[in-house]
Amino acid sequence: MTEREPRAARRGRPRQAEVARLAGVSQTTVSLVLGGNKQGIVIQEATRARVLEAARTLGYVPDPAARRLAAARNNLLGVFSFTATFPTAVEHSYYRFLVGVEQEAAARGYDLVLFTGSSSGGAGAGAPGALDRVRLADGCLLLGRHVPTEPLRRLVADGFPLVSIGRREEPEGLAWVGADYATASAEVVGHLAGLGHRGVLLVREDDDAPASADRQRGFVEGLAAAGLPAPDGTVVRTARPAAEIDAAWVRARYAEGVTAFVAEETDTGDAWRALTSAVAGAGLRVPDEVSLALLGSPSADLSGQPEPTGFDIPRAELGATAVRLLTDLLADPLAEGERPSAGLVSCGFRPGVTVAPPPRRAAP
Amino acid sequence: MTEREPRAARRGRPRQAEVARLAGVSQTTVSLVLGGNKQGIVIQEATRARVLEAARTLGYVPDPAARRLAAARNNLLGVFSFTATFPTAVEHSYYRFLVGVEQEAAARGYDLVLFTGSSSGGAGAGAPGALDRVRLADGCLLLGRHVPTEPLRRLVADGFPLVSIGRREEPEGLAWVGADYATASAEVVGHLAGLGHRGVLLVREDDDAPASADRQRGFVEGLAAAGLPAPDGTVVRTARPAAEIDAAWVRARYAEGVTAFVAEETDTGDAWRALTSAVAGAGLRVPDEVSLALLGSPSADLSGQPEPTGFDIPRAELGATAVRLLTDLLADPLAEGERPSAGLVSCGFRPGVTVAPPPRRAAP
DNA sequence: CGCATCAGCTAATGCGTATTAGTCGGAAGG
DNA sequence: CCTTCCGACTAATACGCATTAGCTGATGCG
Repeated sequence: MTEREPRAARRGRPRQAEVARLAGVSQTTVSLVLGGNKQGIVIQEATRARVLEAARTLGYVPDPAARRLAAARNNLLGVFSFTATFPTAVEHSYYRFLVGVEQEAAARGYDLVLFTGSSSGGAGAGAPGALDRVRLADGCLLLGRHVPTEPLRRLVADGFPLVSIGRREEPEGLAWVGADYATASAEVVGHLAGLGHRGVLLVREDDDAPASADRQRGFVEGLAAAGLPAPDGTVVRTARPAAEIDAAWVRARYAEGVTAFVAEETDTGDAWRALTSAVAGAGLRVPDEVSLALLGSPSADLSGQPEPTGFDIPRAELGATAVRLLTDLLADPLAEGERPSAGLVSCGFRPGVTVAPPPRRAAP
Repeated sequence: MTEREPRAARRGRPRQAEVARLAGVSQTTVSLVLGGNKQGIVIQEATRARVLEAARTLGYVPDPAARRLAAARNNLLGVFSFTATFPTAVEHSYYRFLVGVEQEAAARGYDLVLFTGSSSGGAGAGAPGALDRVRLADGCLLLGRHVPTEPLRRLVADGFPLVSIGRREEPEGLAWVGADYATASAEVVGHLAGLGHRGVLLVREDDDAPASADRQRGFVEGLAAAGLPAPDGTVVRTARPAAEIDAAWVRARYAEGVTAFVAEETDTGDAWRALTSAVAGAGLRVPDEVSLALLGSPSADLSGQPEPTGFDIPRAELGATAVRLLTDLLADPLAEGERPSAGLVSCGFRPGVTVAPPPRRAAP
């Protein structure tokens, strides 16, 4: 046989040892120069320069796995999605987070590793241990609605730096960033009240997501803050908006003095859709006769319609915030038992064109 | 000081060694049972069971970093994009590639590392060595029209597995996958000719990307195949379509007997935009009086407009094909001097609504 | 002048796993 | 009865890097 090469025939990918040989120093010195050298060991400028030069010539890049194993940093941030990150369906919104994540990570000198949790086959799938791949990175962002709590709990318990994008209660001790739906919703209500609306109503779907609950809470608080009444029926919760929110219903509410309808944004956008068509069906003009507001961003298929008043979820900013939180965690890991911080990012008010002062008319 | 623990305070996380101790076997045996055991070494069923049991009790989870270090491969595919920011926004045409890339990579058990010309560990875009960071992955996909050849040449020379998405001539020996623009363009011309058009013209931007060249070649070949003349001026190449392609120009061409205008799709979409507005400005109706075709997919901001006739670039499929090519390369590296393979993926014809038979009128 | 000090390196290890050479007791074969 | 072979493991080592002990020659100091 031939001269046995160092296993996988040195396919490019130079090692520190090769850099060392070229620079005429030891591997240790190379590590010292190129790595952190936290120990503050003194290296002569000339030597240092030679090493850097050699590294450049060879195009040396540290092996993340080796670095990681040697208990050091990778400069890699993981992004684990429980569904495909680049969804085929464009309406799916995860990619919006990613733009913020990407920018912020780049700005901080981190590269991103995409771990795809879902989909078929390979290392993916719900295969046990799928989530554990993220240990290759220094820390990881979590993206997606449905998350297997158990494996997560393990990572959290081990003190692996994790930040969830989107509020998450479940694994105790998990850091997260989320949009401040409550404040934003209250703000929308405040805006309506400021214009003179006295009868304001919320239509929400039958869904227990924290995001929905937060919106409702904000809505109610907004009413209270504006000194508006919140009689029974102020929050309408329905599983089938299309069926229950119709022209007759709108007319009835209008007759009772309701001049503004607020809908929550959901995956489907059904609440808003039902509301707009019901109002149109009732022959009421928007915003001259009734005002409409949407607690969230309109879904993509509504792009032709007049822009709803409401708020926008700053997804990119959320992504960026998550990266900041994560890198902070990396720089300064939690002490034993310390509660992780969480971040609420505020949503921007979107003026839109579906809200105006209420019509003047006889008091009901 | 306290009893010095094995460095990073045994954060729970059991090792194979601990499993081994509990099961009363060696670490090797544990690795054999829990790992792949590709070598087909025989282990007694009883032993195997004991190991599995021990692993379960301790909650053993393999360390991916160690695993990858030992296997001399990271299961990471890089995606390097030569754009300012990583094309994570759907609006960006590259996004479509990513959906295919992600799917195929996941299916093959690879994770993705995202590199941007500008990220790269803070090294900055054109910074020498920015591209070297991709060496951290097992292989890398290249995305973008204009690519700095020099740094690439290095990687290619080192035998680092690379696949370009989009045809690329430049660094000799670079593998690529590309859309078959030539055939698709010829097909569009054939379609026009079949409807009776005799005067057909191509508007392209002033750009030397292979993608542009391929389209022009296909266009010219299409004319030849249909037996149509290709006098001087049949291919209009302009750096400023908006300025040079105007109503007067269109009228003049129309007077000369041109009944169909073909534009190439580019990053900017300028050629097509200029063409449509010039035709509109000339008062010519599409497709009754003139036919328009677009060699590519309309950019997202044109989604309101009537659908252009032309062809679609199967971006997701291209991405997937690129991943396949790359993983093949990984499994079976090129021998010294061997030419890499390349793959052409065919584009689908898109009927659209901007093409019709030419109007009947007196011969010019 | 002898010895501690220090600057500037290098040799040796460890991280957790996969792989490659064994090792060892017994069954088969001559 | 002595090899050979085989089944079932284990010891040793490599992977690439960071870190921790040195180690060496020059300088300082009393």
